[in-house]
Amino acid sequence: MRIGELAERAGTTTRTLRYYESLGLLPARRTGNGYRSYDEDDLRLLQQIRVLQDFGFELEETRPFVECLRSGHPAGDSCPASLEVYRRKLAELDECIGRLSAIRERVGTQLAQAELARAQLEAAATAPEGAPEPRCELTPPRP
Amino acid sequence: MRIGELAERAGTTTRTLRYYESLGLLPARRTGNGYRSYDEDDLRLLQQIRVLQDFGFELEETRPFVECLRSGHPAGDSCPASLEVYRRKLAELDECIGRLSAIRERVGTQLAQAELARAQLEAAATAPEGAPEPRCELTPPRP
DNA sequence: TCTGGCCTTGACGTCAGGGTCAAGGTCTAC
DNA sequence: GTAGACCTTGACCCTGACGTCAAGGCCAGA
Repeated sequence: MRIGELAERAGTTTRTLRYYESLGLLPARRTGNGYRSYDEDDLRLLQQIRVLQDFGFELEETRPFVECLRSGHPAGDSCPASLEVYRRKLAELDECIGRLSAIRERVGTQLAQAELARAQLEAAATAPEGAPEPRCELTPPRP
Repeated sequence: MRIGELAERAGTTTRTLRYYESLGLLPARRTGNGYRSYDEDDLRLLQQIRVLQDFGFELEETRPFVECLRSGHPAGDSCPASLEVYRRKLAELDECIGRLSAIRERVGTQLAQAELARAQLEAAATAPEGAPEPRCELTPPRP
């Protein structure tokens, strides 16, 4: 199969496949006229890459899985190197989730405080004599 | 104060300050010789930017806070536009955390299954006659 | 033969947030 | 008067994962 068909079947683009080849991740055989030629195994490699990409793996991190499949293993994660990547990724994910959660807390707190402060300001401004609401003087968008 | 001093006091670099100025985020006055000139208010603006950056805000997202401070408000988050950014960021964070958590689950499951499969493979390979461990034939790193 | 669709390589653009030089102007201290 | 520290602009470089041309080759159908 040629590059266009593989791209379509894998739900990606020809540009992406050429990019993967430039990284040595998914090399292609060539037909007589120079066209890239792929088979069903290549489709499986590509699907492995895309699944891991969906997990947020970087392309370089998918390499052990691809090599594993290419060396004849039934699954990309049958090899120790792949398991190692899984473990590293789990640790990364945990750290990332932890960091984001901490930030979420802080932003939430900031928002609550700022909302409270605004409510108090408005109350103070409305109470005396129906004074005009304290407005935020943002610079108007330039045309 | 000049750009070098402001950069040092804010714990950033002169390049960064010039970059912010190029975005219109932190414009500078100029002295007679063309040097940028900053005051304590600029330092506060800059600190506001850095705090939000630490929260993972993009520079464009810090703009409402900076404008708010510049328009004379005591805090960068006193203005509705800033609160809106807070809320949007909270939603983004929640979505991101949710997505990462889901992926974490799936990767964890994959790892567990793959480890189990490997253990079974090794057991099967060791049992018969102490056969050589099934090795993953990764291509050796090229020099 | 022509048209249209696929393919090729190569090169440049994108996004954020700057890093790093280069070439030169300015200011202060000695 | 000169060294050295500071400043200026402009320009190119980096990361990741491609998108988007440009210019041309190959092939099938009418």
